[in-house]
Amino acid sequence: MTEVPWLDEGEQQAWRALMTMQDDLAEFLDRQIRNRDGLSKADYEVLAHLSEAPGGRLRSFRLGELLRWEKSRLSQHLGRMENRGLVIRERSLADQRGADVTISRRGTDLITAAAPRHVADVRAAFFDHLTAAELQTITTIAGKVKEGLAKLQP
Amino acid sequence: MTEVPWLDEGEQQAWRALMTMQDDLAEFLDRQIRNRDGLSKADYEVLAHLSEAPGGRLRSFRLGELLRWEKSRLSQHLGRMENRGLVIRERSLADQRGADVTISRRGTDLITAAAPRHVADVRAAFFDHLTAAELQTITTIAGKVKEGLAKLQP
DNA sequence: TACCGTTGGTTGACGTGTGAACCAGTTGCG
DNA sequence: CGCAACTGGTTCACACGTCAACCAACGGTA
Repeated sequence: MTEVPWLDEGEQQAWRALMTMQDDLAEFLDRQIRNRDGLSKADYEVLAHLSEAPGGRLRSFRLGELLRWEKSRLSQHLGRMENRGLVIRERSLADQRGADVTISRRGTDLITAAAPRHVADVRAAFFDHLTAAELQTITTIAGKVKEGLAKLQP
Repeated sequence: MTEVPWLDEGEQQAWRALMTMQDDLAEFLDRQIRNRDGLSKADYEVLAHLSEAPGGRLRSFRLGELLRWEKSRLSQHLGRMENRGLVIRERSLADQRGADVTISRRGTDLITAAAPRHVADVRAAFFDHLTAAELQTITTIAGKVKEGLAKLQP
């Protein structure tokens, strides 16, 4: 470990800082949603996508694309959310293989209450600390990294 | 959802970019370690800390501090790692409550092989795309966000 | 010295994520 | 038309994370 070519001082510092920022941020936001709104981050994202879709309804595989989730994960999670009355699943009429997922009244109420509070948290935890230039830099970096990763995994 | 005060265009773009960069990066690095070295990210981090400690040995609670893990998580994970022969646990002589965790020969071999490849991945996926100024900005932002979070949760 | 609060760790129950196997419906092609 | 390949989903087994309850050892104070 100690004898391998490692990152230099500045790189190591930046990497650690980024990783812990990421952890802390995710943990804070998850906990807020969970404790205040009774939703996991996963629940929140499912409901957010559904509530933005026309009629609060999406084909299951389309939802999976938007969330970038494995299909088994989506299936398991929707099953749990259905049991809790947050969404309704029914076989699609257009394609008998598929399923339509619809947000329930209860799901709508929950996401409606949770969303503005979540946005406020994101502001308080992140954007309030950033200058416009820093914001721009973040976007630039993220774009480059994402592009690079796409090339690394063909 | 659509009628609540939301983030502005630039903020939304930055936030999405940061979140997906984070997801992609984590997923790429995890998958590399898992497929190539047969270790989860959690395994890797435990072994990395142990291998850097004198004698490859740490008190369990100290390891927990370094990893910032809940104690139950640490206990469960060390149990699994012990079953796989990666670490050895024994009651501490100094304090009969505590446990000493020692990296095994097998654990040492694995982390020794995995570490340089992981560093190379981090470079390829992240640092190779960044200027010195961007690196500096990252560190600055992460510091400010971390500080802000500390104030938000007293 | 005896007791009580604290500390270090383990356990059990449960929610969550992944990969592989599987299944039914659909599509393409001879 | 008939059948193989593909698609959309589910299920199973397992790894992982969190919380709450628990337990034994330690440490300070009456």
